[in-house]
Amino acid sequence: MERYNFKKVEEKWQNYWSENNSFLAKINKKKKFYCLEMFPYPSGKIHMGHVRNYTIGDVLSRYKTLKGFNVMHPMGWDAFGMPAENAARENDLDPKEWTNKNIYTMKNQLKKLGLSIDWSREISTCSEEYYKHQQSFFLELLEKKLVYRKENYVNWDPVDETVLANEQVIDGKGWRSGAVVERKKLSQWFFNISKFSQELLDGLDELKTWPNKVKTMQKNWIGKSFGCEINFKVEGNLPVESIKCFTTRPDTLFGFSFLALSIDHEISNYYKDNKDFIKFKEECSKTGTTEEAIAVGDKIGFKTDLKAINPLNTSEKVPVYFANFVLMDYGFGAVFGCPGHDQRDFDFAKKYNLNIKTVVRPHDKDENFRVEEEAYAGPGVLINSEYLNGLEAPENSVIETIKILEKKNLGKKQINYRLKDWGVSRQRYWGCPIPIVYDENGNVHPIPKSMLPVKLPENINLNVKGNPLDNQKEWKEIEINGKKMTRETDTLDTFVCSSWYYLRFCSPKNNEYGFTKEDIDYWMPVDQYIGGVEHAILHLLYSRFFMRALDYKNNNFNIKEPFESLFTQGMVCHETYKDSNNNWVSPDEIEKKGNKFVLKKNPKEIIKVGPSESMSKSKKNVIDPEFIIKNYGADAVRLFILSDSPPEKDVQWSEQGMISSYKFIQKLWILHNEIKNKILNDQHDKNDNEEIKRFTNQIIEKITYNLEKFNYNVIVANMYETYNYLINHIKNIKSSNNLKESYKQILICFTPVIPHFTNECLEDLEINDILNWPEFDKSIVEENNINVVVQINGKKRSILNTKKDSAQEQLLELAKKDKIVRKYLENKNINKVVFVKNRLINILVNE
RNA sequence: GGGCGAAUGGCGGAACUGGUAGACGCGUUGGACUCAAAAUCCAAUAGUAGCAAUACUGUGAGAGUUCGAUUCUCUCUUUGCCCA
Repeated sequence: MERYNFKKVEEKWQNYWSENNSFLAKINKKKKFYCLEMFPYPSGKIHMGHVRNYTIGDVLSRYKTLKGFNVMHPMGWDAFGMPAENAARENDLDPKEWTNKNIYTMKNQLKKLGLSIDWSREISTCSEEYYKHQQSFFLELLEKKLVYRKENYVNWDPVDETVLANEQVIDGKGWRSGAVVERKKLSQWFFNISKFSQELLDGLDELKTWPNKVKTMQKNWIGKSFGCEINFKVEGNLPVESIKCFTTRPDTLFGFSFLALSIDHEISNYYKDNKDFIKFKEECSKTGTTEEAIAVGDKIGFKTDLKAINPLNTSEKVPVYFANFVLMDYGFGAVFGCPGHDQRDFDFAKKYNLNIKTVVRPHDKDENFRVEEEAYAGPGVLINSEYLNGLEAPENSVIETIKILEKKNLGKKQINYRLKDWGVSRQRYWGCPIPIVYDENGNVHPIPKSMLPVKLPENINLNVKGNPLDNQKEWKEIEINGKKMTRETDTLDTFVCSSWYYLRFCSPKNNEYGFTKEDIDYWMPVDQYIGGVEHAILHLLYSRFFMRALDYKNNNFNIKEPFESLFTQGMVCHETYKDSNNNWVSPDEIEKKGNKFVLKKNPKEIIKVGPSESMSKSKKNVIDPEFIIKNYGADAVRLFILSDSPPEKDVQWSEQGMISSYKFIQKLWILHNEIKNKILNDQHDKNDNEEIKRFTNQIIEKITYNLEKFNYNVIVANMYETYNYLINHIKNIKSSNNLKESYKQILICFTPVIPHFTNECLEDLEINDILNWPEFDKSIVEENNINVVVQINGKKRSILNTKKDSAQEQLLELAKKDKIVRKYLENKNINKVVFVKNRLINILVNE
């Protein structure tokens, strides 16, 4: 027997699959199964997270194929984005070259994992063939009025003269330049996703097989709130008559003590030359623009000359402030302050010595309850609110107050969503160009569809300040129908690319349009989508929006939701190491000495072991999959990455575990050869071996169940169980038709996880028929003799091995004869017997 | 502050619809093989008591429902994630 040579075997089968187009997906009469994993960003090399993600998807794809489904399992590249631009800038490269080189490398790495991918459908979002359709979608949405232009604030780095993404702003400073980030108004393109707020919310109910966690996150993100729009009359020396507010708590109007405006509210125009206001605005920009920064930071305000009138008590007039905690994009950029029952308002009122009135008392307090140290935001009963007194807050009181306000024409019921329109303009080079031109007067014109794609200019200098495309004079200036035009120089957010790639996989080569109706009708929706939970909100919401937007007004699709089922897998973690200078050290720089880790280069240096964290380059706790595959083989890596934790939870990388997976494959090979010898050389036993058949049926049942439930870690345990059974029984197992058939079924069950190995074994046994997932026979799963538990007063006392389906009386008689049970029954009366067939018998006696 | 989830041996984790808690793997310990080591194989491995049979305790803490609770209900603790 030869030692199992995974290198030879894995290469052989990978070539076989590739040469025979084994995973080519074509429309046919069979039931389809569209398995999709989130496509990778081509950053250079694959990492363990990819290995885990794609192994999970591959197990499912291979299982569904064996189950008889027509499986599509495609792969592509989310190829636009900043890392390419940054890498190109640093090393003076072309982003396209850099990206394509990475794609080439990573594709080869993925192939070495033995994934059942239909590579003929490969797409790359940075290719013209892909983004030209995206540009035509953009124009389509523009026609449908789902795309518009408006001014919006961005994080502006004054040194690099560039717009920064939120994550590039660290402590209010640019990540690269370190300059203090400014707020700058830019004209930008928006997708009208908020138009679909209610639909996107309702659609969540249809997604029965999505994790509830993700649905809740999306629900919170959409943030539907029920409340009231109130028009506050104002007095003062400005030509302003009223200010519109949105509030979810109109019932606390009698606790009104100030009105706060966003610094971007239109009233701020009256103060734009006021030095103090300018100073105040600067002060505000220091707190940062994120909602969290505002919540944590100091609440500051700027008092205007205006007074707002309480609509329910017109004799009450309160000051109007600009305040840093009011955001222009929520409600109308104006909130009414009720310090008694909102902590933010409370902090603000304390700071500016404003009136704090208690209008809600908790149920367990009386009318004399007063808010003192902190605001009371809980439920209760309205007090100090004249005719509103006694209403139950918030449910009843809100509805009743709105009714009153509506009757008096002071406000109206309104539903508000937190979800804001999606800003898609990015001031970057490496993205999809927006197919828009401007005439001399700055009017917007779509590029004629015949002129698509708008290609990115090549070989350009990226080491310039500001948006590189803005510097491309030749590219920027264009003549359309004899008129001089200027191109839009912003590119699209890369989330746009990933919002429809699942559609493109259905028709990857179609030239006229992004997809064909025929392909979509057959393949969509994605039956199983698999990826990281970090995309739970934006990517998934944008994709759900995009399908609706494409469908809007022209009914492209029979379905609304792109992803029928969603599975979010956990991260791959590894211990972290630091040397005596607190520098991160990578796992391959250290070795174990006794129970301590030391530096290989300098064994005197003892390494501090930190907590296990998700693998990241900055913490140097990464393990390179390429190295691991080379050393242990793809099957062993697949086996290990699935074995230690349920796929939805984080998994700890362990060198020991990896080695044991590798050894397991070797042991399986030895077992295979023993079984093969039995099958080929032994005299066949006339009496078929029922025991092996029974065991095989049991394991098929288990593995099938665990595959359906995504318990992939348990499948690995089932595989070990199978091995343990076979290796312990092989000596006693006589060769028979049952042995060969059972072993074949076992190999098929192992195929989703270790496909190279099982294909090799099947070929070795000259089994060449088309493989189907084995059905198990429930009638032979259960053994003839089973264990029944005997309990006395609910406590387990003994186990009886008896015939299946024994009746209660029989069991009771048997139990009474049992040595241990007899002891407990001595001198006791049996009051009651609880009997569960084939499970247990519980005898209740007097204590 | 709000929402959602989690808590089981030394570790990662199993346990169907409420019915034998700890499958499977790692680690550890003992043994075999070897001049020796590695590898491999065999055995043990929740805790306490006991030579053993066995008994008692045990699924974060406390209560409840039940013949019976890791599983269902309530309260609490710790922790993770998301939102603020």
